[in-house]
Amino acid sequence: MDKNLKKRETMHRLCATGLEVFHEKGYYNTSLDDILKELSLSKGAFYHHFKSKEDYFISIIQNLVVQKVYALLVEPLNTHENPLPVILDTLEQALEPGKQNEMVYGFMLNDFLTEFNKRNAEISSYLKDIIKVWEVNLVSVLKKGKVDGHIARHVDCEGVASYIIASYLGMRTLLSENNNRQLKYNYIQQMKLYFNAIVEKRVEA
Amino acid sequence: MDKNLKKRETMHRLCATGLEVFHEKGYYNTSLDDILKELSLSKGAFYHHFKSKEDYFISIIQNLVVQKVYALLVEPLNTHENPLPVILDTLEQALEPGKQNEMVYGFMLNDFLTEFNKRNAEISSYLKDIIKVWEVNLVSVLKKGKVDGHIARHVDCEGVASYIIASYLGMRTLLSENNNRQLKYNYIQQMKLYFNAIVEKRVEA
DNA sequence: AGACAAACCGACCCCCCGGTCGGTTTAAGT
DNA sequence: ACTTAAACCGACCGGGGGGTCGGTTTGTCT
Repeated sequence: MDKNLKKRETMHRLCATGLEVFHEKGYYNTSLDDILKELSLSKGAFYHHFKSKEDYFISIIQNLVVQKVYALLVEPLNTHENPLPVILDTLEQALEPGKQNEMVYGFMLNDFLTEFNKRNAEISSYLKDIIKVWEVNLVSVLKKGKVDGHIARHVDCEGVASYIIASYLGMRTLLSENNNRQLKYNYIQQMKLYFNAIVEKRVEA
Repeated sequence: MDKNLKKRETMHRLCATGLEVFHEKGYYNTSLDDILKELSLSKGAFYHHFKSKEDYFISIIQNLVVQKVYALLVEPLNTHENPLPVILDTLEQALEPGKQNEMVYGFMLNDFLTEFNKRNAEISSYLKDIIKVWEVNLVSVLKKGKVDGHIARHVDCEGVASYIIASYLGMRTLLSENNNRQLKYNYIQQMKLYFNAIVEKRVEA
């Protein structure tokens, strides 16, 4: 097989499995051997591709986590419809438990954020960046919604965006404790109530 | 000094400092020596009082964390007023950064929940119990609010309660990344908007 | 075919950390 | 004063995990 391809494939396998295991058991609670055993790879192979466990995890964040957050939570926002239902959809999608064995990558942000907070500043900052991107995109789509007459003019878009993020992260904590469809349904319902409080009312008057 | 008193004092010092350090650095990332050094105590002293690190942490939860959550988030709910502003107050209090060196115990639930989730079932269950107590009390006070005509009849109290908890936990993640008064203020404002959507409107009509 | 380097192997190092244990200090009871 | 046990000490053990390194295999280029 092509050497270059081989390298990329191995690195990709390492990252994909690493993300799964880190998310499952936590970064500090996962040893490299845990991951290596699962892939039948050796320490030597690992350190040939990555210079440290930390470097490895940063790769995972930048290659996989960023990508998944974009796909699940950012790109779907780019429509020209009323943003509120669209946001609701992305949240619902991102809280959906994985179909069969597929992982739910949107789920993991909260876990990693809390695990690295105050313990590894560098990794924390990469994670914060992801949240920031999400936030910025939420704000921009909310502001457009205001211009388009879907959202009331008095609404503080930054406030709404961080509130959405907070409720999502927190719901993720609750759901991972107790993966409960009822809980998720309730969350979406309450989110709808909240959104009702910020829509532009003049249309229906 | 009285032997019995000495024992209680040492155990209390261990628990108090342990809570601080565990919260600061995380349970798995804190060694017993970290705590012992801070108190100038020995391994022997520690294992005279606790049978393991896990047992120790459970003591901390049951003595200190439970107590603080009660004091901050549960007991203040027992008034006869409109529950919504009262809940808002407790949330605001619980998000308040510590005055001087005093710790903010309400802050730590989210961190511990995520750290132990799927990694230590026993400790997880103790933490979940605390959340459950909070939830039950929220539901009960919301239902009373319905009876007293402060909350609209169509409202799903369980849904509201878990939504409040989720948003609180998530906001805690965001705040610990970036302790920002503006963020906290925004959260309270959005919470008010949300509460407006569930109040009983007939009074003002 | 031979050379060369990338990919990989796995034994090993070393430190950290939870837990142990025999010994010492301290205080209460008689 | 003597005994007894609780409180405490700190050296030590053993396993785990991040990281190293000399060596082996595998693919590529000439």
